[in-house]
Amino acid sequence: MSAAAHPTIALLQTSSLTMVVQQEIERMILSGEVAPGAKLNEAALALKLGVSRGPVREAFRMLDEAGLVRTEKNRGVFVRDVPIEEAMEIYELRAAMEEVVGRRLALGMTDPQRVEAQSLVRSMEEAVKANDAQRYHLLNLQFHDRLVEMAGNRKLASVYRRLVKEISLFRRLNLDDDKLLPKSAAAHWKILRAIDGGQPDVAGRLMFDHAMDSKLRTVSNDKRRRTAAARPQ
Amino acid sequence: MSAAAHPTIALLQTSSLTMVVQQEIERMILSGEVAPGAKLNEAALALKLGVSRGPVREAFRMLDEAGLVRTEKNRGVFVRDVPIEEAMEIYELRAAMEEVVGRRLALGMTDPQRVEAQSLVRSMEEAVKANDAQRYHLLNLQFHDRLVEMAGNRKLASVYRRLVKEISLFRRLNLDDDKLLPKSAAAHWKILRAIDGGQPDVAGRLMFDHAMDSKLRTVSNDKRRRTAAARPQ
DNA sequence: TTTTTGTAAATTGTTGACAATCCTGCCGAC
DNA sequence: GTCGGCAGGATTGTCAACAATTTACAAAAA
Repeated sequence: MSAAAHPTIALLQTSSLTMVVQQEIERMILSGEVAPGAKLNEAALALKLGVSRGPVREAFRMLDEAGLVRTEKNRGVFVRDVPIEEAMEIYELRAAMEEVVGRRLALGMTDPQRVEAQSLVRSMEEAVKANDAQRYHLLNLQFHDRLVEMAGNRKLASVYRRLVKEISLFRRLNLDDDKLLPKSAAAHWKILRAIDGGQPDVAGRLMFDHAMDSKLRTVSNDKRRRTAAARPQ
Repeated sequence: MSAAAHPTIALLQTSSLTMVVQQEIERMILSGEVAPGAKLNEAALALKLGVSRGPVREAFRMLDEAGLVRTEKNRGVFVRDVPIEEAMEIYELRAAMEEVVGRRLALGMTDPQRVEAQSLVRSMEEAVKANDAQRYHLLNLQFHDRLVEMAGNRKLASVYRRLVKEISLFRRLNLDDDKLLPKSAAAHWKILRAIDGGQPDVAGRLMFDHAMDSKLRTVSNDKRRRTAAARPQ
């Protein structure tokens, strides 16, 4: 009753309708298929997914607790639109967590981990050369996610991932102006060098600063966008 | 439609049966009324609370996402029994967060906040004098919770509170042997002094060390308990 | 005795229906 | 013309019943 007897059996054992619905709605939200602030209609979703309203409601409760949607009694659930103030808070918390990650990695990283991290940075350099912003963005997310995971604290990793998901709901983020490729390959190499050199404080500070950079980039993007919206022409 | 018009109205607006049920089950879990590992029966709970199974199931999904219960398909939901490895991870993550809190507070704490913190430490000293371990424990939780809140990052505070709730599900914690009063009043005063003195690094390190102390205490308690259980006499 | 197998009871998963609330558009009063 | 109220429809909150799965237990076989 333990090991994966058969893929189909394992699937049936773990996935209830609620779980599948939850994952599907989460995918829709994180992919931007439904925008922050948009209303999620229970009956419509149930119909679309071919289930009744019960599993949809249970999935809503999960997504609410995860911070991806917001529920208003008797009014419905809405994709959460993270305000700028909260986004800033998340950036700062994430930076603090990345600092911890840098410190811990500098105290001991295995060779395979080192190879993987370097390979990711190289892939990012290639994406920059190819001017592929989308690919760069995904690789960057993966790079940081892998580093966090390599730090060896699963609870830290799960909290970190939760924060990353939430921050992607900061509406003004994913629209168009992070299309410009930030050239942070240098920063990434510096971080890896500090980790390799066994310098916890340096690695931690570099990762903290690197994370705070993206906070600053986000806030200035937002400011620019606001002023642009203020005077249409 | 915004400010608290009337307490009763505000209550009716926010609380659906699901919310009330969720809070009640959470209370039962955190108070230890139901032990970690115990099974939560849908129908029985619904009957006890005077609702149908629907709201209970929705509350279960919330508590699952919050990490307070664990759901096994077709078998039911159980109060989560946090294993020692995960408890250690939570302690370390919490320590890192408290370090951040110490640093931020040292950069600027208001006078009322200072007064409140000092007053809490004094109350803890009184509880020690009165040999009131339960009261000391509550005050200690409150002291740290207030400091975290004073740091001014609400996301950090909410993550911190989530961790504190989870760690209370480490079964071997709340049984009997944290009855002995740790005399950490000195450490608390030192922390407040460093904060008052505007020494971010010192305050951060003190809070980190203080948090890691409770981790060490927990792990040694656990080890002692295990060996005691190994040979009954 | 031990193991296995089959059946009944208990429990969870899912659904559809009903009740309560909210939103929309219309109408009349001012 | 605007404001306030008043149906009617749409949507959410809650419930009870049905289906599927698991658990408990007893009988039969080894």
